[in-house]
Amino acid sequence: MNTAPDPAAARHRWLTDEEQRIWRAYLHATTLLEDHLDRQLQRDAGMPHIYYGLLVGLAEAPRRRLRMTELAMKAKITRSRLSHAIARLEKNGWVHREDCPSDKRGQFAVLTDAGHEVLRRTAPGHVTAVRQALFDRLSPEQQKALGEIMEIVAEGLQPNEAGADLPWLR
Amino acid sequence: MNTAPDPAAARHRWLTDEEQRIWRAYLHATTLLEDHLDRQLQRDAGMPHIYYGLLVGLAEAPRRRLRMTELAMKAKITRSRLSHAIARLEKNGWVHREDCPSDKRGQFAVLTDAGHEVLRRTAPGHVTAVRQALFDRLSPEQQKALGEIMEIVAEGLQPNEAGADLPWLR
DNA sequence: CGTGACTTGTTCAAGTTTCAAGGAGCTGCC
DNA sequence: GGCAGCTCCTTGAAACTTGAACAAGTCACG
Repeated sequence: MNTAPDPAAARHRWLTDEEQRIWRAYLHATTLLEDHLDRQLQRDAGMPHIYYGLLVGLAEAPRRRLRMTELAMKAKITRSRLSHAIARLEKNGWVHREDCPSDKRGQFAVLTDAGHEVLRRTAPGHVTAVRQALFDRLSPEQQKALGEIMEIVAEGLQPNEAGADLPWLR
Repeated sequence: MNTAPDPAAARHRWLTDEEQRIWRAYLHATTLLEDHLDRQLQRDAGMPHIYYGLLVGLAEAPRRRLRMTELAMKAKITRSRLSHAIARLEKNGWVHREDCPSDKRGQFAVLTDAGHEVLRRTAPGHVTAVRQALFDRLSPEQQKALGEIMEIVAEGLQPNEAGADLPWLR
């Protein structure tokens, strides 16, 4: 179950007003930004943000291909979700699957030329959107701080961390 | 393949390596955190994070009720999405709808006692999860910086901002 | 009053994500 | 070899989200 009787920690310490303010700002900003980028990419590239990220992941990989599990890990999504997503991208002609010769269970997702072309065409607009929403509004110090903070948070939730769950292994 | 001070590409300035690192850390951390909290609440409270946020929104409102549009704005979601969500929460018995006497088009979403009870029971665990994932890992300075950064970003995407889109008015 | 523009909330259909289950291949061990 | 236990990926159904379209109510203004 959940938080079993654990005498050690101050289990039920509430958030202070200040913490609450920060937490709400976080939720507020992240949902707005995600919505914003999702809409931007849906409009300009015909796919949600996460799908775009998959194409980027493939574009960066050697020979523009990655095993399904690797891509899932890179994108931090479950393999199930990836399976559906690649099916859709395949239908769009932006990705195709290829059998792995060395492991017959394995599949490669491979970025097609059409997929690469979509990226080439839409990446500038996307970068601009990110820049306008985020980097253009923050001082260099704030950018640096943001990077550090996010690295800490990510590290703490890293799946190989003790007690963390393993979304893509389920 | 990114930081080319290419005059032709100057129109859409690429992200520098450092910016890219920050941006990836951001994406990485926010998706992990969202997944983590979604899973925590699904497990302990039987609903996704956003639905939980709706109950919290109602609990904070006078008389534990809010007009649909107000609640949608508060939660930063479309009215359509809210309509579905409230239908589900109503099925759970945690919310019920009430007609607005002064505007016959209007509906109030009202938190029921059962809904309040769910919050009472699950809030501590949720707060703990947020604390462990976020606040416990950041220095006071980092917390402060995070709050400021997120406020700036949110403000920039605020729907009443010029040129921004209005998700909940669509 | 009455008419047109707008608001409120819902609904429908299409798309996406999750969860549980399962087929198939790999691996180690007897 | 044979078999248990694992990994890789997919599937199908249910839950959730989206965007467009809609009925009903309100409002401003002639």
